[in-house]
This record gives sequence, structure tokens and C-alpha cells, in this order.
Amino acid sequence: MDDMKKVANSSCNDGFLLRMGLNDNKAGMQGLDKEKINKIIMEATKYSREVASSVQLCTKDPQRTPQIYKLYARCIYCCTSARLVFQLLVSSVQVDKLVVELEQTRNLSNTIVHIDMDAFYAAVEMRDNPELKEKPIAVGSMSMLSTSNYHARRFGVRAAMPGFIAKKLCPHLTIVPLNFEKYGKVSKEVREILAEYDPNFMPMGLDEAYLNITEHLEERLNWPEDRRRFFFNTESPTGVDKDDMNMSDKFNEGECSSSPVLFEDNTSHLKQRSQSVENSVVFGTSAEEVVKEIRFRIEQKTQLTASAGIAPNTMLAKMCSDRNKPNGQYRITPERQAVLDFLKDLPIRKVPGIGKVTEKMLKALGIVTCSELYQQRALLSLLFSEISWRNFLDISLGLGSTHLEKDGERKSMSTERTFSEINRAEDQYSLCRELCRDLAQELQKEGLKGKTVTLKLKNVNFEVKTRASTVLSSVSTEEEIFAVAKDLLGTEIDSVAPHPLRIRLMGVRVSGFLSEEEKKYQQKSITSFLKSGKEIGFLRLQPEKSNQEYFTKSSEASHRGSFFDQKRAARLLNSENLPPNEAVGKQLFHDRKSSANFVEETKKLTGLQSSNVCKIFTCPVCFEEQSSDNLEELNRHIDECLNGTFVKDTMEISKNDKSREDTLNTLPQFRNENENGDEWQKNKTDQLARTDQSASTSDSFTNNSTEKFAQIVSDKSHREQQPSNLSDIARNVCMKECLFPKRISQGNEDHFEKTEHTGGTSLSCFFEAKEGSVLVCPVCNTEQKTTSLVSFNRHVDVCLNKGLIQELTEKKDFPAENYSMENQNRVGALSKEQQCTNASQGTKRSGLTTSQSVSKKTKLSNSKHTIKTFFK
DNA sequence: CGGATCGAC
DNA sequence: CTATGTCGATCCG
Repeated sequence: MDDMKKVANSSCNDGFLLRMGLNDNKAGMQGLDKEKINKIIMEATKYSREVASSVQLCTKDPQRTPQIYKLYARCIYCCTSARLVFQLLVSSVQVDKLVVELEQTRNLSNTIVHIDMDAFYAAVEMRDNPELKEKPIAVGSMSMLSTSNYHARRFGVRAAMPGFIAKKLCPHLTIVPLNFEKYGKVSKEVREILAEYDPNFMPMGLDEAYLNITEHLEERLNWPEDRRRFFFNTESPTGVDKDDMNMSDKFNEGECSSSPVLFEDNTSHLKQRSQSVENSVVFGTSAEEVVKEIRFRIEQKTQLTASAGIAPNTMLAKMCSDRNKPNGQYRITPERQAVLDFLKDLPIRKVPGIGKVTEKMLKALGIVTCSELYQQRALLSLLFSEISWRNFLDISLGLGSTHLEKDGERKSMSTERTFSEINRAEDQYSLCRELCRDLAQELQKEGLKGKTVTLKLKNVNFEVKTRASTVLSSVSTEEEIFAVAKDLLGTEIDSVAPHPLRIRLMGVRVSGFLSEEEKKYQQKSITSFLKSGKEIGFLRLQPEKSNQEYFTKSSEASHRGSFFDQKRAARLLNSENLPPNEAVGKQLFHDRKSSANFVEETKKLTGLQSSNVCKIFTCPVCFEEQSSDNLEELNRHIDECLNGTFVKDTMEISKNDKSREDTLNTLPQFRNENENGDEWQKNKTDQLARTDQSASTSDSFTNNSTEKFAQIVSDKSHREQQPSNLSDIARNVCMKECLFPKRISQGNEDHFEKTEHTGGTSLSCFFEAKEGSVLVCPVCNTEQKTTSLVSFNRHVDVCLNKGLIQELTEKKDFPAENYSMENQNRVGALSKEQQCTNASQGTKRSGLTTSQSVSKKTKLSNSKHTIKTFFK
């Protein structure tokens, strides 16, 4: 039996039957090196890049995309302003609190498998036409390739590459047209096998699938050996069935034998031909063995190889299947440390969901690997939307969905076509009608009707436009859709008149299938309830969700847009002036205020709002009570307090610099030592709980010009009783919820929980002012007429970004490094003494280290260290 | 809601 | 002087 297992092991790793010529390296097929490949591609794409860049910002240039500019603008501001350094500390505390919670909900109990057929289309074509086996081939058309075999890949021929470029890279390349029917058939065969291991498995396209084999593994433990025995298919060796009739006969025969009782059927079926034990193999009961078995059976049945990944969640499983491709598998064992080890040096680009653009943006921040993603979590929470940074956090912790969700109903259906230039309106209308006809056919097949029709156009300069229109009654027929699409098209034609509309692509989409009455009804009732409680419509209430759900789904659009109001609500709620210690306890032990009751909270809120109780105010810096009811005065006090502390800290640390090291990296996420999860958990909690130890924030700042600030404050923090450093102040502010509003979510009828919420999506949420006061934009220094704080904040944001982007753009050949990377490099290159000197000097101005950038940055942040607008 | 963009296969 | 098609999700205004 052991011997047989060995057979299974070895044969699995090397491929059972087929090589398909994937691994051999025959003479004349040595491929091209990277340099050559790039050269050819650059040459071949010169024109299209020119066209694109003449019209728009060249999106191929990573450092010139609008997103990067925006990111830099925000980043510069963050690194420049003491206020935002402070903010960074606050968010760091918040984010780490979330990390602890996420860590507690980590679920390693599932075994998720991701199966990925190797070069699927190409492999099928090679199987069915042996002549192709030794050649480099690609499947697709001259304009676009879907996939290529491994021969072709050595020449740099990849999926999603235009065929004509591929031809330049590899003149001998054979391009085979797509044949989806055939792939569908093969895919069905594979799915039949997969269904035996998880009836609810989730196919992703034709060549991929996720399985949850947790249950199968349990059952399998009791299976007799014979039930895990499989026979080599001695019939139909590679390349025998050349004609399709033969294939489909075989297929049908196979289908008969793969009923739910396939094990018995299959073995007896095979035994007729080859009963001898040498022709069989027995698989074990471990997850690895199961997956080997699956891959063995796929290869036996389809003559195609698959790669697989095994992990505790889908995200990890997917990345695992990529690891030993082709024809291999990889497993992440269900241990926290194994997950982190896997992620340690993994480039973020490998993560599903991180594409070209996100990769570039993160790279601009110096983030390439998952561990760097974790280190910068606090910064990311300020620079990106909540959805994005929480996703980043999940990624860097290796969290993902542990169950396979049944794919919901389809949300839209569309069809589009690319063609050589069409500029006659007549032709465009008839083309549009044609698209509508095709779409209507497909819609009716599924019996769908939609309310929104979207027209998509791409002009000859590759600019893409979409125009949508929502009608009251659902549409589904050609005429109905065309009626809407025609108008949209007409509007576009008119908009460029008298010139013709010169397009190279047109598409029509229908969406809006589902009536979301349920949602609307709920929201409506909640809002009206709140309204009745004295105009606190800004409160967002949600049905209580499980942690899991909360972390993955907490991000409906409805949560955005009113941070300001939420912040105010939270502040009012908390203005009962809890003693700091009590507040500390509450936060640190994740007391979710289980007794909080909605009615009471509401009363407090409304009461506070009307009576303006907030007259006694404790400064979070010096802890002295301030009795003024003039908010500006209070804010000024806090500002002075804060700046005093900040400067003092900085000066001191520049003299005494030695104890800094040990506070740095005390809590690196990706350590090598072995620790079990519980211990780590306890450590982490302890660290957070120790008020005199703010090292937990320090690892968020590595590779950033704000690093020294963090070091300074974290270093100082444990020496003094008084909370006289920024880090502690940040903490206090967190506790008091002055900065970040808490989202109040609805439990059952009378039971509510508070869950944390950090909303640092844009700079704008930092500014706040007393009602009726004059609003002066700190960037452009002009008085803003608006009375709406939201719109004022928007102005500041836009103003800031505009100013920065303008300056940056004016400067020819804007080198991104000047503003972020180089900054870091210089800091890195300086000696420690210099760093300290710089730090103290920089603090007085704007916290910069490079003199080059100082002037423009101080100009932009002329409100300097004021945090006055924080408190209300 | 409408429009643009990203990401995946 | 040539860079897909289709779908879902997100973000912004």
C-alpha cells in the first residue's frame, strides 16, 4: 500500500500521462530573452501608444496616470503636515485594533481547493491535433490571443496579446481559432469529476473552479482503500482520437460511467480491460492526496493537466494554484504562520483583485510585497477608500472567504463589437440595431428584462465613452432596446456635429434586472424612524451582522458620503467626558458597549444636540479642563498644546537617540520565529493594552518619511506618566472618538452594538468649523461662501489636489521619486544625527526632509500644525 | 443615477 | 500604421 502511495506521489509530480511537450526544450525552440521580447513589443506598439498619449494621459506610463498624481498629492500632504502625521498615528491605532479583531475571526477550518487547467484552450487544441504538439501555438485571432502554449510563452507570447505582435515575437507561431463548443465539452467533463468532491463547487469560467473539500475529507477518512483506487487508462493513448465523432462517442461513454456511483461503475469498467494492480494507484486521505486524485482523474479522462492550490480560503487557494504551474499543486497548511510565510515576499500583483493600476499605485508608495502592504496599513487607510484599504488589510493578513458563495443572479448583459472605422451615421444606426437584435435574443433566452440601456462607443483615438439611460418599464425586445439605444447614439452623433462620429467599437448593455424593493423599504423605514427622533438622519443603522459578514460586506455605498455628520454624531455621543482611563479600558478590551440601547442613545443624542451640553471640555493634550464655550478658543488651546509637545518631543529626541531601535519593529508581522497563533494574539493584545507602549504603531511607518515622527513619539511614550506625546494624544483622541466616528449598527429590536469605523478616505474629513463661522480655505486662503461644511471640505480637497497636481505637471518630466521614493531614499542615506537634526528643523516648518520640496509644500499647507478644526 | 475605470477570464 | 468581449465592482460627482 505504501508503495502504491509512492507511485501516486511521484507520478503526480511528473505528470501521469501527458507531457504535451510542455517541458521539453528542443533545439531551435530556445525562445527569446526578456530584453528582446520587450524591444519587439515596444516597436510594435509604438503607434498605438502615440495615438493614445496624444489624446489622453498615457496610461501605459505608470507615473503619469491621474491616479498616481492624486495619490502623490495626498501623500505629500500627509507627509508634510504635522496634522496629518498626527492623523497617521490615530489611524494606526484604529487600524491595529481592527487587525486584532480580524485576527480573532480568522478561520482556518475549511479546506478550499482551486483547480486551474493549464493553458486550457491551447492544451485542448494540441490534444486534438497532434501536429501542433511540438509547435508554439496560440489560440485566438490576429487581433487578440486568448492563450498560448508553453512553447510560445518562451517567446513572450502571452494571453491578451494581439496576434500580430505575437507573430513578430515568434514568426513560426501557429494561431488556432477559438472553438468554444469544444472547450465547453471538455470543461463539462472536468466538472463532472469535481462535483464528486464538492457538489456545490464554484466554476469560474471554463478552466477554473473552487471546491470546498472540507466535508469530503471527513467522509473520506472512513473509506476503504478500494474506493480510493484508480486505474490508468490504457486505452486511447495520447493522440489516438483524431476525428470528432470518435471523440464524442468516447465522451458519451464516459458520461454514462460517471454517474454518482462512479466509483463502482468506473472501476468495474476499467477492470474489464486491465485488472492488474500495477495499473492502479491508491490515493491517501489527506488534502494533498485528494487533490492529486482529482488531477489524476482529470488527466485520465481528458488527457489534460491541471494545477491546483489548497488553502484555508479562496484567495490563498487561488494564489497557491499559481505556484507550481503547470501540472503541479501547492498547499498552505491551516496554520496562521504558514499563511504569513506564504505571503511574506509575495508580490501584491499575484493577489487576485490587484491589477495593473493598483499595482502601480502601491508601487508608487514603495509597496511591492504583501508584507510591505501590511507595514503601510495606517498610511493606506488614509490614502484609500475604506473598501480598498480593508481589502488591502485582508490581503496582507491572508484572509479571504472560506465558503463558496453561489453566484448570484446576473446583473447585466451586453454585446460589443470592434471593427475598422465606421463614420456614416446610417451605418452606425444599423450596426446599433444589429447589436440590439443580438442582445435581445440572448436576453430572451434567459427571460430577462432590464430597465437600463447603456451604449458604449470607442472612437478612432481609443477614447471610450458610455452613455446610459434608464426607462420606467423593462425592455427586452430588439425594438424596445433599440428605441433607447438609438436616442443615445443620436445624442452622441449630434454632439460632434457637423463632424462625423468616427468609431471603432460599439456596444449595447442592458442592466437593472433586479427590483431592489426590499433594500429600499428597509432604508426608508429606518430613515423615517430617525427623522422622528429630531433630525438625526445622518445616523446609519444596520441590521446586526456576523463578524464575517461585517468585514466582508460592510461597505455599501450608503455608508459613504456623510462622514462629517457621523463624526459629529459620534462626538456628541461621547461628550459625556469619560475619564480617560475608563475610555482606555473600553477601547482596549473591545468592549462593544453591548448594553447600548438604541432608544437611549437616541435620547442622548437628541438631548445633547438641543441643549448643547458640550461646555466643559478636557483638552486631550494637557488634560486640563477648558471652560470656554468658544470653540475656536478651545481649538487654539489644543493647537498650542500640541505644537508645544510636538516640538519639545522632537528636540529632546534629537539629543537622545539610543533607545529608539528597540521600539522599532517590535511587532513585525512577518517574523521568522515560530509562534503559535494564540501566543501571537496575546502578544498583540498586550501590546495594544499597554498604554505606555506605543510600539505597535511604529511598524506602520517604515519606509516613509513620517517614520521619524513615529519613532519619536513611540520612543518617548513609555517614559512619562503624562500623556504628553503625540502618540498618546492620538490614543486619547481615539478613545474619545473625537476624530473617527463610530458607526452605530442595529442589533435586534432593542440591542445595539457599536462597531468601529475609520473613514479616512479623503483629506476633506479633517476640516470642521463652528456653524456660522467664516470658512477660509487653508490652501488658497480665500473665503468660501458656502455654509455647508461638506462642500467646504470638498473645496479644500479639490483646491489642494489641484494646486499640487498643477505644480507637479508644470514641472517637466515630473520625477515621482522627488516626492516620495527619493524622499525615502534620502532619509535612508542620511546619518542618524542628520536625520534628527532634520527632523527637528523640519518640524518647525512643515516636517520635510528635502529642502528642495520645502518651499512649495509649506505654501500648500500654510495652516501648519493646527489641528484646531478637529475638535468641536 | 450615470459615467468612468479596474480587474478577471 | 492593427490592442477582445463580457461581466461585476467600485468610485466619484
